[in-house]
Amino acid sequence: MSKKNNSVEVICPLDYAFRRIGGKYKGRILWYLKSNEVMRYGELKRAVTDITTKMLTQTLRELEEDALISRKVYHELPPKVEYSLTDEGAEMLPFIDYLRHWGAKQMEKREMVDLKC
Amino acid sequence: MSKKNNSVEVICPLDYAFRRIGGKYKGRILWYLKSNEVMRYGELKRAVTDITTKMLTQTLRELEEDALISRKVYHELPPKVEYSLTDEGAEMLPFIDYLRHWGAKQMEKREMVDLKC
DNA sequence: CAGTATCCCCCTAGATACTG
DNA sequence: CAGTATCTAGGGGGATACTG
Repeated sequence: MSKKNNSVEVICPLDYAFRRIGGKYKGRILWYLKSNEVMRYGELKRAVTDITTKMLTQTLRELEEDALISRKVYHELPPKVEYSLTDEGAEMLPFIDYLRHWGAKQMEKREMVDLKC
Repeated sequence: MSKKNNSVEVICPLDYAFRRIGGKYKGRILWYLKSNEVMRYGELKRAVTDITTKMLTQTLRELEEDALISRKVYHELPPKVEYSLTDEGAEMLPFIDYLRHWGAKQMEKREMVDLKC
């Protein structure tokens, strides 16, 4: 994130936006959070098929840094952490949703198996 | 493209869509094509700052394969090739635009220099 | 439960040279 | 003008083991 945001020069707003939500799992995470309002770490881990803990943590931190999601820690044992969309994150939903439909249409055209999200 | 589309298994429509328009330059190319209706290869090369011919060609081919742009070749000397949005490509514009605005807002918040697109 | 910490591979993208 | 063809580097992402 620091690299994406600082070291690598940003060309324009569109370029910036794509880098911020362009990770391999970001779209799906935002999407799952939409449907569930609030999700725990383990829940997300199960929802985002095949993601590793490393990538999940890393992606969640980037989304948090960009103020697209918020992270609430309950200091108890066992630990409990809840993730949810911020208002800004919710602003991305129309876009995400449109992409989903576009993707589904494309997959149908190409006769690919649609596993849904 | 063959790899992205075939070898690597697609998880869901959202995942698929992100791979298709998630390249480093795709958003900007679609955006420039919107403003100009039709653009020649060299024009695009100048518009998309710092892109190499290899990446430009590769990206244009992928967009064409996904039916987001069309490519018209004039068989004359010197060669002339024009690129334009398809109807399907044009369908992406509202969302590209949405992303641009979101990106601009974010950049302002972070006091980054906005070079426009 | 919710993460860290390493090690490592591969793929995207960049640099450079060449061509019908 | 509109591309190909190679070669290469960097970093995003994967696998695995460990922890407060």
